[in-house]
Amino acid sequence: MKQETRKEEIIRVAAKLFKEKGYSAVTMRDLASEMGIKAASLYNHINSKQDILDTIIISLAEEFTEGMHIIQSSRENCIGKLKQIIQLHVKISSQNIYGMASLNNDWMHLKTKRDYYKKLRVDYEDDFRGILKEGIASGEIVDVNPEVMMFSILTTLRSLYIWIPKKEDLNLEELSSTLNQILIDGINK
Amino acid sequence: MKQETRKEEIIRVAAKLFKEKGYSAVTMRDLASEMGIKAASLYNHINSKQDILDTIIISLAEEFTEGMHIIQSSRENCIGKLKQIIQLHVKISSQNIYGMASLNNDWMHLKTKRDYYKKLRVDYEDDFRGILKEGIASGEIVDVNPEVMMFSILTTLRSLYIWIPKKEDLNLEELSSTLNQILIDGINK
DNA sequence: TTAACAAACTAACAATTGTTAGTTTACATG
DNA sequence: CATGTAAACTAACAATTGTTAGTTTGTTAA
Repeated sequence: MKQETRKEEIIRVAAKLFKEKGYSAVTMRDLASEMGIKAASLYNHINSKQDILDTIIISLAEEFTEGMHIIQSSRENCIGKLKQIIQLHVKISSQNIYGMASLNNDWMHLKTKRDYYKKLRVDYEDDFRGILKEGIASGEIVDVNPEVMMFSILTTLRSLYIWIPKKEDLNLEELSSTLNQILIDGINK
Repeated sequence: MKQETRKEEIIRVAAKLFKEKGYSAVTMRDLASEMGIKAASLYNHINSKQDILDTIIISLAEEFTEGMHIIQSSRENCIGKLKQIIQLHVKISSQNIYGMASLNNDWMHLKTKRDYYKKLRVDYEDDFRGILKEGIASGEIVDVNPEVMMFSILTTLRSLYIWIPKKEDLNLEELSSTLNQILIDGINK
């Protein structure tokens, strides 16, 4: 079990505050106070407020990109790949509840890394859409506007971080399979 | 066609900026500059920055509450009510693309009206969940955790404001019926 | 004991924040 | 012309912002 460095601890606490109030509304004094130190002391460990946000968002975005590449190169059919995507989101979101908030809501406050982030996101969505189109072509999934299909599934998955903490009783395997059922088979009987 | 007052114009422009950068990151000078005037001049029309946010969020939240009450008192069955809810979200979101961003992302910056907003939201979710539970009981919809079902549908609907502007070609009737199909019947063939 | 280093501190900075006070301008109504 | 009003302006404020410089403290290694 690797020890958490002081820098990692600051980033973790920052992510928690960013989730509660958003990046812009969190001051370095807020963050320092939560750490039990003075604001200036933070700079022994981190370079800037901006750097904290960059780290939180980019590391998560790259994790999703990596997961998508693995799924794409798997030999599953389309529905199988979708189920793997759902699992990927459940896994990453549950392990990074706080960071997911920044990824969703504060990416526009990136500066030098903003274009890189956007490329990762666009590529991810292209891959996702590609899987859906393949499924339509092969007759695996229903022939409906793939854009709306992707939107519907992806926004649900991207918002998982809001709901997961509320349901500590619900285990993650169960959540994944319930989401599979709802997102893929619908709710109609 | 009622003329837009200067105050309404400021609120509309503010909502647009809030969508781009979030409430906290938008300064009164940003807003004034977008209006083509000086920051101090804004105060001839509005009371405070906080007031602008209150107005944007509460008016939208009340609009959703009102819509839900009408749907609940209708004589539709459960699936019919769900379709009406989808229509409600498509309608309000398309008419208030900017405001919806504040409703989703900046409600935590409400002060005196925060508890009132939270009550509206909790009540709305209770009503929504009630419709789902009724549908499960009557055998209309599949017997799956209603919490996850609501989460899935509601987050998709709440995020509509992100996607609607990108697809100007897609008309709203069509979007509603595509969403009906995807959210209710799923994507599996 | 001494040297090195991690990690805290105090004090201060220049810039930016929301907001107020008081004034000016332009136009419509009597 | 005189008056009232809507809507802009300039100037300034006290508070807060992210950050830097320089210093102190406590622990570890030689």
